[in-house]
Amino acid sequence: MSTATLQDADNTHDGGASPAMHERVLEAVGSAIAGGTLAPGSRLTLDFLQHEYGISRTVARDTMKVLESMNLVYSRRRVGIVVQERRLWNVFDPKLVRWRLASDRREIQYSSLTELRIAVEPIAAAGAARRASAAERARLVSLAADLRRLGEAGELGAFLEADIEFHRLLLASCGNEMFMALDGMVAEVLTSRTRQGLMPFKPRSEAIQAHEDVAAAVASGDAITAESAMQHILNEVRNAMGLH
Amino acid sequence: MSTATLQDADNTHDGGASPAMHERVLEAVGSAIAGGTLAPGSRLTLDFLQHEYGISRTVARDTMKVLESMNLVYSRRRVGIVVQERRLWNVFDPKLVRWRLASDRREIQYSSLTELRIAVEPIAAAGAARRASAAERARLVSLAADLRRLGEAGELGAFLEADIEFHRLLLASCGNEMFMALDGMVAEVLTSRTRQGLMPFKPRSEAIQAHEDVAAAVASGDAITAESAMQHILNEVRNAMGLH
DNA sequence: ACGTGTCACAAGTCATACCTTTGGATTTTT
DNA sequence: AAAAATCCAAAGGTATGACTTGTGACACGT
Repeated sequence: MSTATLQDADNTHDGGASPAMHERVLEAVGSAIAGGTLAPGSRLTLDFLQHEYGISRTVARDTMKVLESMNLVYSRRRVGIVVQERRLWNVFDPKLVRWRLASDRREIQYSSLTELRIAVEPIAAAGAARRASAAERARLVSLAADLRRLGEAGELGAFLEADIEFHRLLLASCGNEMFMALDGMVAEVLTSRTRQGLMPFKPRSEAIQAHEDVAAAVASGDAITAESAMQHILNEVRNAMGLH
Repeated sequence: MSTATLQDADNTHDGGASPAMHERVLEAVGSAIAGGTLAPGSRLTLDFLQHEYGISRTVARDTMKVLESMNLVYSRRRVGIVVQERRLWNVFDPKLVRWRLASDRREIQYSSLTELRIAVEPIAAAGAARRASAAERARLVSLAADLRRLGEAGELGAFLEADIEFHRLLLASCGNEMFMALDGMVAEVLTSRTRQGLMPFKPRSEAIQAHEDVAAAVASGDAITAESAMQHILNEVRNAMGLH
């Protein structure tokens, strides 16, 4: 009835279509905040969102509830929805990380993530040496061998893929749920290092050796060696960041 | 009119009151999932939530949207709202961490957090040595002195407080937003170690010395020393966890 | 200037209606 | 009997409109 008519008039009726209107709005507003277009202190209203994106109050609320749960905004009666100061954001939320990596301030996010990698991966290697399954240990050794082969053959694309899987598997097998949750972010950093040539990446034989050392130490359950070999891998990264 | 009557009948009308009905439901369902009462694969429906908690569809949806954004659940048409497998949870979301620490499975969460501390704090110390402000450096030195005084006087309560502030300040001044975001969790771990006597905690003079070493190294901008002194502090923790 | 009160604004909640998708049962076909 | 097509009802997704509640901001009186 009248409802349908209004919908047809307002929107393309189909409106959100498959990619869920709700998600499009979330992406738009979330990226705007993460990228700084909507600075902390900026104010929105549900009404504004409804008109801006042609959505209903329900969807506008859903979206804001998600942003609120990430601490990107808070909402107050009579005031509206206010962008939080950056300090309070849930910077570990994968959505937020993604938005920030897609923004023009991606460098800050990359260096935070890289430093996090430097911190976590050695301990993850030690954990894997203690707690990985037999299959995981074997797979790590096999991946290290792949890395040498691909690295020496200069197949950078395949090398990167194997490298990502190596680090991902390490995090997955270390037995710490929080470390495991970082796998996507580590993969992102590795990919961008290669893709953006941000850190010109030519597999050095020393790095390849270190990967083999990590794999061997994990395979033999030697946590101490696994940890220091992983630190050795990351020293390269530290140097590139100017942290050494 | 009729609406009001129904509200009055249904609920205490006041219903949600100050602590926001919405938040109560979020806490209830969130804790149930985090604590395992609602196992992965369990199914809910909006309708069930409405009746269970005497809330409207809007509030039920808001709640689920938040849980969905934490990846604790996903929702599918015709099926309902399904609890996700644990592997996919956003385990860095402070709300989830809180719920898990409040559940009877808190031990897993504590050991994950402790391992995270072990990984992050040395790098944070190095970062602070490079990037802390003059005020922060001075405050760290002063806190280390407090720690010695309080530790030697046996004032464990005040010691814990100063210890928390020491570690919190270190994370805050290291210049890495992601590390900063961990401050609440580190504080939680430190508190519980003392409170629960989980790790009988009597400030050993060696630990006190190490705190002073960290502060001094940060103050003088010596990142290498700051990092290894912090590792020294955490070795005690590693031993207690059986990781050495 | 300084409390005090009023008011309008915007979020919070609710009830309802309609749509869209889809898992599973039913039927048809091979 | 097995596989494919069809249909149906269940459940989330979205839209609306009404009402409640908290609260800045402005006006007012002292």
